[in-house]
Amino acid sequence: MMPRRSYDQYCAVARALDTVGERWTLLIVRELLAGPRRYTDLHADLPGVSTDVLASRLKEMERDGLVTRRRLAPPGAAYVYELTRRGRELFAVLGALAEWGAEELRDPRPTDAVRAHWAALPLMRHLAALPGVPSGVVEVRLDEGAFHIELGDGGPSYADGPAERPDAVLALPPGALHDLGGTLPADGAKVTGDGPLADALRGA
Amino acid sequence: MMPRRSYDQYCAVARALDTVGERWTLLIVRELLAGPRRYTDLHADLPGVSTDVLASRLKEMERDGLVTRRRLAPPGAAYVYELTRRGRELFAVLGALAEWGAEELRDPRPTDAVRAHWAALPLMRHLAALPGVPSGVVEVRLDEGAFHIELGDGGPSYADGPAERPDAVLALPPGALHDLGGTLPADGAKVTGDGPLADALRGA
DNA sequence: CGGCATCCGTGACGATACTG
DNA sequence: CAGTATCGTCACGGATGCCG
Repeated sequence: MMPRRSYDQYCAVARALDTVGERWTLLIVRELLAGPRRYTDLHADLPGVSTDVLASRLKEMERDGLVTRRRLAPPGAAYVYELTRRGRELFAVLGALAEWGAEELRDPRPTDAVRAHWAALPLMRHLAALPGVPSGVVEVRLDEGAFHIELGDGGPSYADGPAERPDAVLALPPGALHDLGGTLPADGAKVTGDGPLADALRGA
Repeated sequence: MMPRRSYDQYCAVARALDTVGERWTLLIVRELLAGPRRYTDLHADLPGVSTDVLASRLKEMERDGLVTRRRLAPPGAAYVYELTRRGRELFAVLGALAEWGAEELRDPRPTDAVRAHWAALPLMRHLAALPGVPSGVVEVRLDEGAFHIELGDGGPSYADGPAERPDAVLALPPGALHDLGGTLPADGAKVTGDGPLADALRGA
């Protein structure tokens, strides 16, 4: 785990930053929290990263035990990158950062790139913190795209795109992305579904 | 809050990293969580940082509302840097990073710098997570130095050096620093004090 | 002496082009 | 599609100088 440039401090925070403190690393983890991703898809959802930096970060993360590189099954055989258990444990770090950074989302910039699933992390934390929310899959539909959140005992997770069989569908009006800085938007949100999860979302 | 180099992504994590993602920034926050610090003391407890980088980080952090620069009272009038409320809210981020990075402390490196108060963050989280621990001040004595932890309702905090009037003193044997990767060490630890906090520590 | 600012060498980063 | 190669630029780290 010795990076090229270490802080060389016997401190847990410094050690963590030795591994994930470099530019782009935590944003790659953010993308991979949505599930396995191919190189090109990662590059597409990380606007601004150059190809060589993305390649070298992935190699470092593989060496450090954060991701694994796996070949997909023959029909459409490609390489995908996937988080290891250790990599998934960064969820708490990403969650804390998202909560802290949500405040800065109040001023959108015209140069900002936007992806629907970037809202999943704050929304997930919000849903998981609600009292008495049952397990299940919530599909979230936004103007910019869709993603789905799985609330379960093994901790929540999310993935890009629509869900296969959602327990509830949360449809948000256009422009809603700019309002949900980590909070569940009440105005204009429509919840579909008839299970306990959908009821809980309607009650919130 | 627009740094020279922004990720330009409408994402809470990316926004947080725009502000605190650069090298040394979060370690400066770690130091200032121990209380107000002068420039020279910061430089001494951040081995490896160059003088110009420390100066420019402090300026950026002041511009971004993380720290304030204040002049001390005339006897020994110097400038100190102090976290704002927004800066202190990074405590959760540091805590999550410390918990994740504690695992890497199992292999100490001979080039590692060591400071006693770097152990405060993991130890604090551990103590605050114990069930039924009362409020109060714990002084922790190590071979490398001492610090004290204040457990209270407004969230825990720590500071360098001994406490003025500790409710409990936790004395750790030499070399204990390498064992407490976030856990309270039981072997050879001596708890002094007779209040409920000392009793709770003895029971843990 | 504390608190930086300046200069400089090295390495990381970003954009584009190119290859298996 | 999945990277590697090349190159200009900028950030970082170390040393030194300045100024109260």
